[in-house]
Amino acid sequence: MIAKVIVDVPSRQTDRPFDYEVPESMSGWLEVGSRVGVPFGGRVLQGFVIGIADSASVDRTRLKMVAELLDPVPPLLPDMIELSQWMSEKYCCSWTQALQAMIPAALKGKEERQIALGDEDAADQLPSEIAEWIRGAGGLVKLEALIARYPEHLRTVKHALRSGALAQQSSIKDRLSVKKVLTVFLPDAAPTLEQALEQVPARAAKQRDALMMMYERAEATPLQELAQQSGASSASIKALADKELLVIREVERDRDPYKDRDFARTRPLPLMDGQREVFSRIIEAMAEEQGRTMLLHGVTGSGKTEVYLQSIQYCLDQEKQAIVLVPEISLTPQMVERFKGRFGDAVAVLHSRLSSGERFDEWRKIRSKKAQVAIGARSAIFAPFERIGLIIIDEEHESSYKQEESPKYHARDVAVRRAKQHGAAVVLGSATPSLESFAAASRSAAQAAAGGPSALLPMPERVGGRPMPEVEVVDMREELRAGNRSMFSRKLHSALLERLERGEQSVLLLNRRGYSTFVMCRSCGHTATCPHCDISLTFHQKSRVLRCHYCGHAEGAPATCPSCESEHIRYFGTGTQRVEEELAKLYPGIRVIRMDVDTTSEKHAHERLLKRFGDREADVLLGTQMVAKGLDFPYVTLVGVIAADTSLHLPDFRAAEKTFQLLTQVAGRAGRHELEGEVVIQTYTPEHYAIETARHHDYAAFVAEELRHRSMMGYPPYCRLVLVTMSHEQLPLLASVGEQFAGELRELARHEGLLVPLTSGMPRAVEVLGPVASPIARMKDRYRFQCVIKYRGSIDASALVRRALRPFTEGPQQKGILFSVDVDPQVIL
DNA sequence: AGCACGCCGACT
DNA sequence: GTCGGCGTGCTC
Repeated sequence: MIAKVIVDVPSRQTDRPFDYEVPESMSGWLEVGSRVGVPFGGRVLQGFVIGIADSASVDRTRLKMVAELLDPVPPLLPDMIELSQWMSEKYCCSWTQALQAMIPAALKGKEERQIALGDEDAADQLPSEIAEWIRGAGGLVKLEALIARYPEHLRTVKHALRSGALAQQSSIKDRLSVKKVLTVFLPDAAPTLEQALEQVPARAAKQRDALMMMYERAEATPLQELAQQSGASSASIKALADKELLVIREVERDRDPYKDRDFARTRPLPLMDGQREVFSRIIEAMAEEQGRTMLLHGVTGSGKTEVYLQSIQYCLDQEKQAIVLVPEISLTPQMVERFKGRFGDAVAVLHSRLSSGERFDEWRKIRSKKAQVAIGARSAIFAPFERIGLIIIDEEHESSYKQEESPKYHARDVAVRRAKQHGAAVVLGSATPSLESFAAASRSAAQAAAGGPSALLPMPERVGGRPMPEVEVVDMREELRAGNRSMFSRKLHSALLERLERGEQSVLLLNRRGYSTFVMCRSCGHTATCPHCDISLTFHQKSRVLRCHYCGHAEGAPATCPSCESEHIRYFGTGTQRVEEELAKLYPGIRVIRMDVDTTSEKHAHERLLKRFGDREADVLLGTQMVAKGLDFPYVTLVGVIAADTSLHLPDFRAAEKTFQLLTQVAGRAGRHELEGEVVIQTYTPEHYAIETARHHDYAAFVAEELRHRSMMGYPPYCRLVLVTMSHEQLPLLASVGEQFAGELRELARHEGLLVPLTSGMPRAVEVLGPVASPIARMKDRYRFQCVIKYRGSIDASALVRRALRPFTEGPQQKGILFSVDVDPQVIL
């Protein structure tokens, strides 16, 4: 039996299967999807079995044996192997990177080398202290430990390894520790309580208490818990174990982070007409099993979640599993509660704030079929279910569904692909769908006119018929003209005052995209920049340090300008800090909760702050984008946007879309309950269509206008993009390689008859832009150039890029040039 | 990615 | 003469 293995080396040269002989002892266990340890070029590496064959593709004598099988159950399912191959092709990443992205980080094994003394006489070659130390440690030590202890003998040790005086054996060790808990049991043949108590001294009251509690419970109890609840020390419980009245054993424990919480079970709510229509269409799609994708366009507060819940229930009734993706930031306890409340323990929650061990436990609940619903951020799309019936992507327009590191996948696209494999239905939900999804759904809606099913599911009404909140746009230029130089317009100011008087709450959003915390000399205009990157340094108030976001460079904040020695150096704190200060000045005694990267960096800080706001411990919730998402507080009746246009004029083709989405989302936070809501948007460009349409809650009008712009400029959804970034320390070399690469691309495209401007209206066309210097032209002392490839959707641009890269990544030429490929990038600037 | 193999300068 | 520099090239 031959195993085809992808080894864990993320280089292009090794990015293909290698054959290994499977030892007899593993043959019953090793499967496609197994994780193994294999000898590879003089060391042992982790690898994934992606196929099993009878014969090898190389000479049998060259084959090595699989060294170890790392898990009792394969962590990957066969469909995921196929999916990973598709990912590696589509996103131009190595196969092993794609595979690795699918399993919890805890399962990333690393080689651990152990050293033992070799044959007797050879050991004499070693310094005696080393030999003795190894013997003292039980004969087996870690190589790293040996070197750390005797760095002066590094050479001797290397020698000894070669000569055989030291023997080496490697194996793969996971980074994971399954948490073990000391647990107390009653013995198998337990005496009655009375009999047992006879054996406990009368004056050992604590022991008696603990023993009685155990008999009362009659079930295994963690030692800590028993000690705490009975008031006995762990020593007295151990004393009971010594008398064999109790048994203490180590037990693997699932670290269920939601274990101590009770989730009140909820029942399905009656659906409104609009909801029912959408629900039945989702069910149809599930029954069809064609892997259909639908766009659920529902205004904020239209009751999407209830539709999700009932669709999932239907899915479970069919004995299929469901995946729910939500943006990281909306995965709040509130959100989890709604799902746990309906489906209880069948829900596994995958959340980046969990420790890697906790994440692994939740993942195991899925793999072992204890959970049928997975809810989580981006990577939950890889939940190892065997029969997926439904994939829901909530807030599908969110850019956090795109992974920014390799593999640079988009969860939405992976979902569509995975759904095709399983015949599952995909529901993309949003109040402000991305233009890509909207265009795709409209295309199929056009087909629907010809009799097919439509992929566009509209839910234009709010639950309970509540009106959309009134939105007022304030022109800040007018304010300035009227002599108001504060960051609050008169309108927002009076609205805030009103809320304070009425004891209602307000949410203030500071659009921080395009805002930054930088340092500038007001005398000469000097800004502090990173010596290794072309980027401004960020000022950190707490530590009074200037730091680079990209390379981590840090320096002390100067008191005078390093350029002109003026003392008029100004530290621009985070925008939210400034707003907070201003609020305190204007409204003495106001209680503000500030939510930004500074205040939410701690674990669970985000949830804690929201809970405090929900408990009405503050009058104002002030924050960046994160306050726009999914919050639902009954006493919030005012939403204010301090500066709507900071994100509008970024040189990014999605700037208008992002702004519209943000304004619409945040406006939806007001007046979700009995109290009526009011929204105040401050801007310097009230006439801009993104603001104008957001004000009227008019998605259709926004899309029409935005599509016109995109079409004119040749941007998605009228084409797709690939961004290729190259970097090197030497600018001239980089520039020349950039030209060569772009030339190679154009050559390949021309050869296929594709090199046609997109504006020409040809259905199949490719356009290569650049190379030009990247927006951040230097990072970590490396210069950066980029090419943008625009192409029509029917073309396999990834394949084109991979072919164009070949001369640069294979063979001995131009080493040191790093290429990074981003397919469907979120920002190209 | 590592690690081995391999061909040239500064040390015991 | 050897140790070790890191330049190519392979890893089932």
